[in-house]
Amino acid sequence: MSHINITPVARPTYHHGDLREALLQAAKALIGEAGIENLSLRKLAERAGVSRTAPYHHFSDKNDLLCAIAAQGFRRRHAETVAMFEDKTLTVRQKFEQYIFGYVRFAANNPEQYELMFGRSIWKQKNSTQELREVAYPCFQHQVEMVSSWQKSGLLSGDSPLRTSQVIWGAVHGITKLFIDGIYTDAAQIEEVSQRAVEMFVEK
Amino acid sequence: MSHINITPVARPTYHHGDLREALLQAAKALIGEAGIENLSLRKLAERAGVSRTAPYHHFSDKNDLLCAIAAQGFRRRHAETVAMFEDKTLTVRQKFEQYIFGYVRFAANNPEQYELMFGRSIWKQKNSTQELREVAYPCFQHQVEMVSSWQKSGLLSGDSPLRTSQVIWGAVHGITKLFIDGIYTDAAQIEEVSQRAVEMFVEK
DNA sequence: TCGCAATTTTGACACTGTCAAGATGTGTTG
DNA sequence: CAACACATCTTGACAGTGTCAAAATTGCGA
Repeated sequence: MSHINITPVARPTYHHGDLREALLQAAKALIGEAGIENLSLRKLAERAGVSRTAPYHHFSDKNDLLCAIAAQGFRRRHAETVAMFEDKTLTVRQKFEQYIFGYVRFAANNPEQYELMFGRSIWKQKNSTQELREVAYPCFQHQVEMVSSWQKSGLLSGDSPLRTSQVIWGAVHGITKLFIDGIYTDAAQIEEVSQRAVEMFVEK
Repeated sequence: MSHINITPVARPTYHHGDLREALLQAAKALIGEAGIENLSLRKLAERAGVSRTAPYHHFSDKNDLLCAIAAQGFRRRHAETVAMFEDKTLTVRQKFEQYIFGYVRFAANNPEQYELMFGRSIWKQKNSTQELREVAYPCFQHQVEMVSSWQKSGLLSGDSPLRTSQVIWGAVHGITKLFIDGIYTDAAQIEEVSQRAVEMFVEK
């Protein structure tokens, strides 16, 4: 008997049950449809079938909501990466390729969430929640560790894992953003550019 | 009897003279102080000492204003790059280094204008003005030409100038954005990362 | 059953972009 | 010089936004 309506979801009880999670899901759907800049808390509340200010009892403000979405993204991406890196059936070089392609693909499939995770909307204004920082930092750290291991195995050059990692991360981040932000207009090229990036970084 | 106020600049005549240019300057100042997302046309109008809707006689809407600022950035950057590339006192490798360092420095010195030029705010929503596209395209094109010449001279590997250029541009764009968007928090490292990028791309 | 705390709602405020209509200058033509 | 056309600027208005304060509603434990 519950949730039969279409646009605003019908809510049988006064208390929602798990409004927080419902808001997160609805928010992800809305930014997927119209982008972050077109997400309004009021439309979001309406979509969840709840009044304008209800979300404020689950998120201190709009920024808090956006940080929670970003945090979900970091958890998902981090799990993906760790699983790939520990896969014993892959060669060292395959892992590096998988890292590059997986990174770009993750961003291309979730462009709005990616913008929240690594974009100016949250970090530039120093608006990051503590929860977000705690889940993001291991993700950053893991990238340096992977690069360090690739250097030890001779796949990558140099001896400074941090600097090298910053360049490689910068490259995948930049390629990704130029595509998802609409500067590179032909999205079909993204795989070819990723391939070229692998070639240019790997030691011959 | 007319507009003797302080904060808004006093304007002796009813007609401003060159309100369009004054608005562009004031807008650049405002986004430099508080960021693009905190620029409002009303504050801008007040700063220029003019009523809320006056800007609409010089820009069709807010997006049009932002595109004009971005266009100025492209003209400035393009002139810089061309001058550097034609400088006969520089070696090939020095030119490549100057390109990387110049790019990153330009962005670091004008982060908000850079965001307008290459960020999602304008391009993602397909909001670019025709003027903007006309001034941006040669800028993109010139980067490919430079990479092509560096490949011919043996400084860079590979035979596809477009793909190689996309990777290199991606790298500088990504490094730049990770810094100016506040993910890399230690801005002092930006030169070291740029240096490492040069090393990793140049053929030994 | 009562009361308290969590949850949700209604009302309000300041701020935003932008449209329509009117006011005010400036330059041009008779 | 007068009158008109036009560019420019202003005032008024509207819908939409984030968020606070105060009131209402509900569920749970004593």
